[in-house]
Amino acid sequence: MKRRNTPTKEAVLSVITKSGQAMSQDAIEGEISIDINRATIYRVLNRFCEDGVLHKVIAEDSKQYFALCDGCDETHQKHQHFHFKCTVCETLECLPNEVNYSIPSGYHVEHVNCVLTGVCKKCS
Amino acid sequence: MKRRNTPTKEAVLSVITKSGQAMSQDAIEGEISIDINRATIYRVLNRFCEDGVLHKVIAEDSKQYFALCDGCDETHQKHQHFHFKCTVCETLECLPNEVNYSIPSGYHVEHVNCVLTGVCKKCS
DNA sequence: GTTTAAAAGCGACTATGTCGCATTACTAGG
DNA sequence: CCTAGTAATGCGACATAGTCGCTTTTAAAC
Ligand SMILES: [Mn+2]
Ligand SMILES: [Mn+2]
Ligand SMILES: [Zn+2]
Ligand SMILES: [Zn+2]
Repeated sequence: MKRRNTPTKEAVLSVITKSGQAMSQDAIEGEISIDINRATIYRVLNRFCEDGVLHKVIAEDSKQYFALCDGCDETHQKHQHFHFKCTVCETLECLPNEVNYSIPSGYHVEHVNCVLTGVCKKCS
Repeated sequence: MKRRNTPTKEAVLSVITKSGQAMSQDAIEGEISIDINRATIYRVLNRFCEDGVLHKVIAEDSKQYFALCDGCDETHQKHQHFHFKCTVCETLECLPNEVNYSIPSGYHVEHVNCVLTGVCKKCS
């Protein structure tokens, strides 16, 4: 199961990196120069998530958005920060603000998905 | 646009109330005694959301879950509490714990969607 | 260069949710 | 109680997101 370097992987990662935001599959396909199959894009994205390169966020539009992991090793950080989805420019970004939650005892949290929706700084 | 009372509305609300949890369309359809069209169930649910009877949560499975609003009038409370989705029993419940977020200035938040995923108290 | 297995392409498929339109059935007014 | 008006339902079609199996291609190890 060793990863290989492919033009597809590089292209996908480059588009996300340049955007500076979280991106959905269709946004990536739209921005990318070469033609990549939809299923392939999803497979590339999911592999990046497995490898701790990207993390996945579910927004209120029920779509998956993929964002760069910023200095988090898989085992420790769980991407417990807020995300912001702007209804005007449609972008989704990672916020620096951490999610601090407390839950009743007996519950075991494995993933956190917190998305705030509204109007972003630029669009205000 | 005045609402009417129909058997469908009552049946849907009754199923959700009895369950004590947030429910998806397919779960509702499965639990309900009478036969109701899928599109109709969604329309009923969305009307309840407009009327402040239910609120909608997007879980990590990208599905919509609908939960009873507990003493919140539409204008004030924004359902800013955490939700918990159990990966074992597949249920999604509203937690009493409030979401306290701080975001960079310039951002205007309209909706909050926070879901914790893991194993619930019962399934632990 | 050969080998081999990971990755890509393609098509089909599932699932969720929405929409338009014809039909049904609440409910208010008489 | 009847009737008219319109909200709500059923049905079918549709859109979109995401996945899967299978074949072909290709990275990279030897
Ligand atoms: Mn993030
Ligand atoms: Mn809730
Ligand atoms: Zn914006
Ligand atoms: Zn459970």
